[in-house]
Amino acid sequence: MAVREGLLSLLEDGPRHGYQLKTVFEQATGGVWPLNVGQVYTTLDRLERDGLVSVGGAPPGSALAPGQKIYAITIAGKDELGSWWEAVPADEPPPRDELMLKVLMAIEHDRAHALRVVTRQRTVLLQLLQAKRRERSAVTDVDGSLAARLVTEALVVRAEADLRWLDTVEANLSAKGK
Amino acid sequence: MAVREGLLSLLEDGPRHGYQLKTVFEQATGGVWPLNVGQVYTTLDRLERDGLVSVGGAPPGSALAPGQKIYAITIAGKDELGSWWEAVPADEPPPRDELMLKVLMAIEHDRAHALRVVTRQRTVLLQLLQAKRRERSAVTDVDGSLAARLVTEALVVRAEADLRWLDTVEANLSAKGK
DNA sequence: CGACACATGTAACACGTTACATGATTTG
DNA sequence: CAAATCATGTAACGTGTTACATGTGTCG
Repeated sequence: MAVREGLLSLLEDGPRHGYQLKTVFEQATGGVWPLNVGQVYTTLDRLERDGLVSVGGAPPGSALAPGQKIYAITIAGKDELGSWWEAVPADEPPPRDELMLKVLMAIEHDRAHALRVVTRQRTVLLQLLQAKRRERSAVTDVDGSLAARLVTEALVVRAEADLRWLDTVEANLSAKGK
Repeated sequence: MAVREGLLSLLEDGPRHGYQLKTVFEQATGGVWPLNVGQVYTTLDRLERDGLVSVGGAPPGSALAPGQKIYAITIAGKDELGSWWEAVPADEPPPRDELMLKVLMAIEHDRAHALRVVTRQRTVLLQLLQAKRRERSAVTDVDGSLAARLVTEALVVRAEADLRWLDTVEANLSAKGK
């Protein structure tokens, strides 16, 4: 439920056709989230099926229209969007995060193994973080869209959080482990 | 690709049957990640299809066996697991995160709207964070498994990161926005 | 003309998830 | 005995994702 709501929210600005949505979506996400056009159409089909968007043929006052369709958001769609803006990702059950799962499974397997996994993850994550930091400082406010900068920033902050968590895990393993 | 590798890694400790895996999985994740039994079987089917586990009939020296099957990890399975332990979640393209997407879409829509969304998200996230913190301090080292504690800790750290990011977003919106 | 962007769509598959059906075994 | 737990499985559906087929319009 991400692409779905994403497209829906783009349609709130006005009717669009499929290809346009792909373009706008990629712009809005700073070019870091490529979106396969095919997925746009399948998602739009599902949105139509659910009554959240309506499809129109050729645009009213337009001369150019090969087989073009125009999608517009419906009342029901706007309602659903409204809920989406309000909603906060539920944390019960907690999101299945790959790093978390990996560490937990490693612990279940054997503490020594877990320590190796944690160390390894931390090393690579740290490298990634430093790369992202360089990327961040390289992109001055001028070039690079606001979106691109925010995404980079988010990744940096997330990576920092993961590193901090890995430290906690290691502390727990070392303390209780002996 | 989370349940899949999770089950595989549980099988590294020795052959198990489906129901057992459900139980162990839930224990290993501190009881916070419920796993529908049905999914265990479908996932095991897929693992078998891919040659990562092999299925045996009744356990060799066991008298009890109604229709029980025993699943064991194969060489190929161990190889894949090895890669999994080493692997670090790719960040290109960056993971499609709901919060990120929501904020980016809000920005594309209209900056004032984006500010409202950010504020709203921060408020609720902060409440969640505080609840988690209380939960964390309530669970002393005695009760609550290591796994459960680590999950709570992870959620706290993640929430803090998200809040920090939301602050950055707001700063950017306020600055450039006028 | 040829390449490229625009534009639409289908088919196939992946994983995750839930609901449901079925039966054996254990335990109060 | 009745209820809970153990145990296996199927059917159906949801989203995400890729690969492929098809055609138009534009620009060098």
